[in-house]
Amino acid sequence: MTRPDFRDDAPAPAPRPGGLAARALAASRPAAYLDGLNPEQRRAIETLDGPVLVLAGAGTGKTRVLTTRIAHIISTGRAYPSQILSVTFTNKAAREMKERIGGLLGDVAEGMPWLGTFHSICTKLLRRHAELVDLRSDFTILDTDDQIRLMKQVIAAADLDEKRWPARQLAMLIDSWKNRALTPKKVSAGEAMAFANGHGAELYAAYQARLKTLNACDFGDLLLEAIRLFQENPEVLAEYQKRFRYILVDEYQDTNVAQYLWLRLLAQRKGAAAPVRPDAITDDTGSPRPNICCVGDDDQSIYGWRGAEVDNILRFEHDFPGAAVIRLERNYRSTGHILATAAHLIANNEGRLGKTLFTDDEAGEKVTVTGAWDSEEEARLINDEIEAYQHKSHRLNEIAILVRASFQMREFEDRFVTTGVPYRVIGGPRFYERMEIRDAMAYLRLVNQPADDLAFERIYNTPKRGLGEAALGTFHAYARAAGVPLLEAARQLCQTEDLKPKVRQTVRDLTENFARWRANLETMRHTDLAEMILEESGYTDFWKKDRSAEAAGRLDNLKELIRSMEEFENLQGFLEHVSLVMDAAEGEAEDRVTIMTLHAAKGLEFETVFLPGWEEGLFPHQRALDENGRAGLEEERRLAYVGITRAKRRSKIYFATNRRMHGLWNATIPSRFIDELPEAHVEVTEAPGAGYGGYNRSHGGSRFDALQPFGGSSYATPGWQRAQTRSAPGPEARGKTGWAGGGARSAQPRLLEGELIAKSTGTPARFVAGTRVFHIKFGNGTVADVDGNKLTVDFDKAGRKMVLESFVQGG
DNA sequence: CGCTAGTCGGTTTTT
DNA sequence: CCGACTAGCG
Repeated sequence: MTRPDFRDDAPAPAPRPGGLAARALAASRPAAYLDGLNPEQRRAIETLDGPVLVLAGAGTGKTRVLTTRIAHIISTGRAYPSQILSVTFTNKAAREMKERIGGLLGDVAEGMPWLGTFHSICTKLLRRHAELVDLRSDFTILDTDDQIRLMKQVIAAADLDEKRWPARQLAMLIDSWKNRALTPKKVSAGEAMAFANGHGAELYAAYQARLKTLNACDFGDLLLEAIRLFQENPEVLAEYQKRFRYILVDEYQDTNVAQYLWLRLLAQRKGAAAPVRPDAITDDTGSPRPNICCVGDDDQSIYGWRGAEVDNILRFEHDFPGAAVIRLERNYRSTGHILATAAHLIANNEGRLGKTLFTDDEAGEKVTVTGAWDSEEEARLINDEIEAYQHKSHRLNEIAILVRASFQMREFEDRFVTTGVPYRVIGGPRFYERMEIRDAMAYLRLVNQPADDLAFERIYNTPKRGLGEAALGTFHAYARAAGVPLLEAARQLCQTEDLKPKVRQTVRDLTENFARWRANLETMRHTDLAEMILEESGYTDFWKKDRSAEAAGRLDNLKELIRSMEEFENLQGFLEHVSLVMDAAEGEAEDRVTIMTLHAAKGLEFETVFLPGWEEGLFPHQRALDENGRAGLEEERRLAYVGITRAKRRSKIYFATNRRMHGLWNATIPSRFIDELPEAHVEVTEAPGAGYGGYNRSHGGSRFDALQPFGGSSYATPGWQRAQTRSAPGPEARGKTGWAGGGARSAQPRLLEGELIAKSTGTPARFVAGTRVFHIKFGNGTVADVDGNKLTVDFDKAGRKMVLESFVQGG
């Protein structure tokens, strides 16, 4: 959060980049780290000149390629560690890479100053050149909470109704603009309309101005300001273009527009790049082609909703002409049936670069599909299966339940609590996002940086000390008038008569506390100081007095916070770390089943993977379909692909016929993704439990007929249409129409499904302009316009509204 | 200013 | 059905 680190890229002491002789030697006797690589991996590592795109399918050794490539660059003397830019998305990935490079090369990896997340690398750049982007090098990095608080102020300052225009929404909007590298000026009028009747861009500009006054950046700014730094200061850009002889990017399919632009700036090589040092050994013949290597998998792009552009990876060859494209298709993780199933499923997506995973491993167990009567039975079946594995001495750490939405987790937790199966849930609020940790952090931030107004606002009345909106208003007014930060304003106000005596005393105590704590900053050990602050502020007492169930846990967390500070030399170091690395290492010591979302599971692997909740509406999620049409569906399908490919030996899919959602029970139908699985590699198992007699398995035809909860109908209704029908309100309507798929689907499922999917974003035949419709909330009306699944309807009572097609019934 | 009864909404998540 | 957030009172 604060002090810059200028010592980051001291040249690596060893090994000295090898001379020609050393390289010749390396060529004649391949280095040990190249042993055991397959030809494609080897090509991905040894193709060092020019742009390279490595399409690394699930389980094909992606991290190994990345880390070995770096080791190779270093040990062949092509670059010092400090001349390699290597970006990841998560701190976890960065950590893992550092460890593995260390394993390959020994302690040289210590000298990889430019291996990190996009955000941490941008932070480093900005701290160095802060003055060029109107910041001071000790600028603060805001978290989401601070962001919202600031946004609220901006909205209030613009005299807008906070109810009508929630700060959260503006924050999301600005975030999405920043993801696309849109500065306030570049936001189009149409986009700006999305908030406060066209004031969106103005508010955005006002927010940015506030950030500058606060000497602060939000996460999006780290990227954007770094881009601005480069664009406005070509000499700075040139310095880094020269420095970074090699660029590596992990998970390229997840990059957003801003990250792409940032990379492109750095990768530009205008004309011949002169050797950085006279003794540098390089193949660089003056070619302007950048040595950028992006590794990713378009089939695992599941973050479109937060700004990732699959297009970046699809367009790579166009962006970097002459790029080598290397496909890693040999899978080292899963057995044959699992891979074949995943491949068949993902083949339903269009617009992919195309890869087919294969393995030399055995076929193994087939992927299973199991139906349950309801979500409770689903949990019971999975629990029982896990207990059976437990008795066969399977390790619980090698078993995971991967859900689409976190509300599904609860059912499993409930079940495991009663049966005593140990489990762990990944996700939920992370350590540094917990309220008590954020509060404590705000105290520390304010001691470290008395001008941190957002930290002040967070804790001036936490714990409760009788200061409210009124007091804060006084602080603000004074601060603005005097041009001082809030804490200083509060201190000075104690000298005046502006505060009521009682309030004045409280404020005086508070400001004096901060002065005292700050005086101890240099002398005391930072952990002791932190303990003292939490004690003297009354914060720990506040939780000790709290009798609620979670109070004890919160106190534990505070202790843990102090403990984690020990690893840092001082408070500044700790705060900087926390603002960027929001995760805390978690213990994996005990043997437990893991429950997590599919998103969280990307990059992980387990022997056995349970995939519950494969039902239309839940997976694919209705909202993904409604809001993003076919693109949304394809992303859901990639998510399914990610899920199946997490398994080393067993992938087990489940669906329930009834699921409770927001309190009430809904009849559901199996996911279209189940229809898309290849028959030869999938085994449909019957629920051994009772209470699942709803399916008629007596007739021949598609095995999936047995999975249909309802009998035949006059027309074959494919998955997406069933989903549409399902959303129509009223169980009676459903009962009459029925959703049976019928055997037609299994004949040529993909083609059929493909056609119908294509139609799903087009105009549904159900409604045309002029049709009379009924909406459960707005009543009767006439369709005025149709746009995909969105209807503009003139309601008799409610007026003109945009509604989703699935929420109205034909009149 | 702080508590409590009502309303509203309810994928996915990193930095 | 549950939790997060707000209006309105003590």
